[in-house]
Amino acid sequence: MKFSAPKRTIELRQTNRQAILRLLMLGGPMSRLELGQKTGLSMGTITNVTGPLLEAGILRETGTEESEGGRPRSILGINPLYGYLIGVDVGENHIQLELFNLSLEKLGTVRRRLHSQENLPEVYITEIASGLDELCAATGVLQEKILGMGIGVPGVVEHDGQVNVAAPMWAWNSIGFLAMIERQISLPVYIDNGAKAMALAEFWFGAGRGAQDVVVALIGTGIGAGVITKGELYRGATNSAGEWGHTKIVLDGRPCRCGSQGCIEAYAGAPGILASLHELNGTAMVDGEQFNQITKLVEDCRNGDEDSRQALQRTARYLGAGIANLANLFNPERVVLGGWVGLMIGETIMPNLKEYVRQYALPPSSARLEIMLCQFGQDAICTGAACLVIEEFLSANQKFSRRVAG
Amino acid sequence: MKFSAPKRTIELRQTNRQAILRLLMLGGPMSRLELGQKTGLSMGTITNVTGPLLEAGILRETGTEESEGGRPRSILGINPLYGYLIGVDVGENHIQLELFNLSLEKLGTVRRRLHSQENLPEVYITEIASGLDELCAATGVLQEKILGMGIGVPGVVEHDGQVNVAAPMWAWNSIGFLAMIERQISLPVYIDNGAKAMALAEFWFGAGRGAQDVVVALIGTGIGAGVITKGELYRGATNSAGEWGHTKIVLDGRPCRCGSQGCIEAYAGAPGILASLHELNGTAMVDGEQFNQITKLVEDCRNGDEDSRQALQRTARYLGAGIANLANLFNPERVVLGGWVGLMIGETIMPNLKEYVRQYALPPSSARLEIMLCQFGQDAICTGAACLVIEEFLSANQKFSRRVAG
DNA sequence: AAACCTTATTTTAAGATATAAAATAATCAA
DNA sequence: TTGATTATTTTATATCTTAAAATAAGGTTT
Repeated sequence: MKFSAPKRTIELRQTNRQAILRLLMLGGPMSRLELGQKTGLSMGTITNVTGPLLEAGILRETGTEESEGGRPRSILGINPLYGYLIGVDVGENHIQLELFNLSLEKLGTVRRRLHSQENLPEVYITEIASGLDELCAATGVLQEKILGMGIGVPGVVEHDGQVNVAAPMWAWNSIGFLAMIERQISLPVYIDNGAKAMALAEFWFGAGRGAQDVVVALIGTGIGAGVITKGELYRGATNSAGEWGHTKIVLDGRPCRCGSQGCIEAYAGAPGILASLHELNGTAMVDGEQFNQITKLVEDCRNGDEDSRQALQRTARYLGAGIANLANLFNPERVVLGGWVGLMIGETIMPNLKEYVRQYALPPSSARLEIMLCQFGQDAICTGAACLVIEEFLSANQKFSRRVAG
Repeated sequence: MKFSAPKRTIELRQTNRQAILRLLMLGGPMSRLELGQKTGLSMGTITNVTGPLLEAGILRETGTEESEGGRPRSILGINPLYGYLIGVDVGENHIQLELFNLSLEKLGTVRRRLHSQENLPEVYITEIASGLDELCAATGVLQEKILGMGIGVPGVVEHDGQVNVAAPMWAWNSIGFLAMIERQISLPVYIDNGAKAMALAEFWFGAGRGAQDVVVALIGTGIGAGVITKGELYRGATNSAGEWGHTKIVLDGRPCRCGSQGCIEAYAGAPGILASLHELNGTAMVDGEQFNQITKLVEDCRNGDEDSRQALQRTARYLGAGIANLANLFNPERVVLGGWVGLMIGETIMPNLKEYVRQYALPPSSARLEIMLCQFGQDAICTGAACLVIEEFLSANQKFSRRVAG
């Protein structure tokens, strides 16, 4: 999406082509007339831009629409069959691949559990490669038709000359993951932090739709955030912006697995929530499936268990403070709560959460702030990863044969 | 600076004119050749763009430069006499006005103390209006030659339909300050938060120069921040982004004057620092001149007083945690420390501060992070306020007579 | 001093783009 | 079939940028 301001006439065409493609991608099929109104471009320009895109097969006419009495409007839309996208969600103990068409319809899924022993990059890469083959075989989509693969990883993806991945819990320390995977897979690969990918998905097609400034909070075992400003992902200097999980909300507070203390992750991540519960009921922490434990916690709360209720209320308070900090600093118009923990506890804690955010954030930042749950569930990161490919597709300046009039 | 991507050919010229003016404003006078190299534009375009600007008197030729053997290069620069700028710093108990020429050279200053009783907007507006007259009289600059007045205020300036100012300590609650002052002063007025103004000054002409992603931390009685990304001020949805002062670093910690608890302002603002000192030496807080008390604290520390040393060390730790949070979330390449407290304690705490930031921030965000002191002292906010006017001046699409060749 | 060399800047000519207005296309209704 | 109406394309024109040619402004050589 990066695109320096056009200076030459030829760059105008690229800008306008992007605007039109983006509009059709996000706003669905529409007539040339509507494209003209929404982009502010003249009808002649719409014709000139869409013509070559139709010829190239990127757009297609999907039908017609009643006009106000005269010639009916023909409807243009992205051609879903022009190409396909792969989105990969690399999690702490699973990987998931999904295949989408250009309309971002999901055509297939492969999900595999991995164990924390297998945290070598090579293992992930092998699994991704074989998952890709499986996905193509199952759906009959040829690899040549795939425009690219996006990968969301649970770590910091540094853009710093080359692309490095830092994932402390795997002891990945600035690993050239992108370079490694490009040796195995003959597809354009784009890689980014999972929260950023998810933010993209929610912003384009989910709960963030229509807004321009959105923060997507990812609450799982770990915690992260993706920030969208002026309709674009906020990356910062080296793409490590939005690392909310290890910001301190209680200096000298609970120890965090990062080695520091008082991080929001230590309070509102899955282990943190369970820690709050065990503080309350006096029992010892149990190892094992966080997923089941959190599920049980929410269920117990619904059934009226006081300790569970309080554990969730505390979580709402910690999260409220953390989100208030985000609201003060980023001033979004909307905060979207996601991640598997977010999905699980979201509905239950939402009233409390909103109240705490109002209490902790400054009025100008919280007055109009909407807080809502994410719309993509398990697929959020895969979908977002596919969006990384779409971004590239939209901003790529493919060569188009010039339309010859007459 | 807001400028939607050019769509029509005529907008190309505006974009390129802006690029050239900005380059000359920030990078100083240079030859047409250099302008062409730095903007990537052809020499013909440089001629076409600069011609009308020279005719209009916005640019001027300031001399020549040795070429590499042939015709010498003539040097173009902003004409400082084309117009003047007023920057106003509205503080908690003073106002300061400065007059600049277009090269941002300071031509005059007026500073007045106000008392907290006089916190009605009308009082400020009257003082600003009379200060403006005084400044013009003292320097002999005609009001017609003033391009505009920028004002930095210690509160949230909401852009939400109209421009409102919220300054809790004055019980200003979304006051239409801009509309009020425009009735008194016949000059274009631009108003923004003081920290944002200061960030602009440091970014353009001070310690942030050359960087693209900078956070400027303003430490005074209160605390604020201005965030620059991709070379532009980060404003968020309603211009209240960067409200760092009341983000929580110690949930349930010290009470803050905002009514909440644990805000960084309660630890690292002037009263917070003094509170740390009194916690240490067991004496009671004294009302009165914070400025003198902080001065004494720093002096005592230099003279080896242990309580003072520890108070500053604690301050460095709180500030370090707060800046680490900013680094994790915004991932700037540089953090600039300013404000009167920042200036006063900055040098002393810097080594400690850097260490704490490294300790609390994630390595990808802190590894390349530079922390430095601001370069504008007392004048930072006035200078930044004047920059608000420059931004408007640069992006305004003045009509220029078309250059007629031959 | 005139001729020549070199580099900077301006002018010219060509190519690309956008828009407004005119022309054409596609539908419905009489 | 003819009109009426609205959508889309084509045409004509105005801008803009650039590359290349021309000119300007110095120094150096003869």
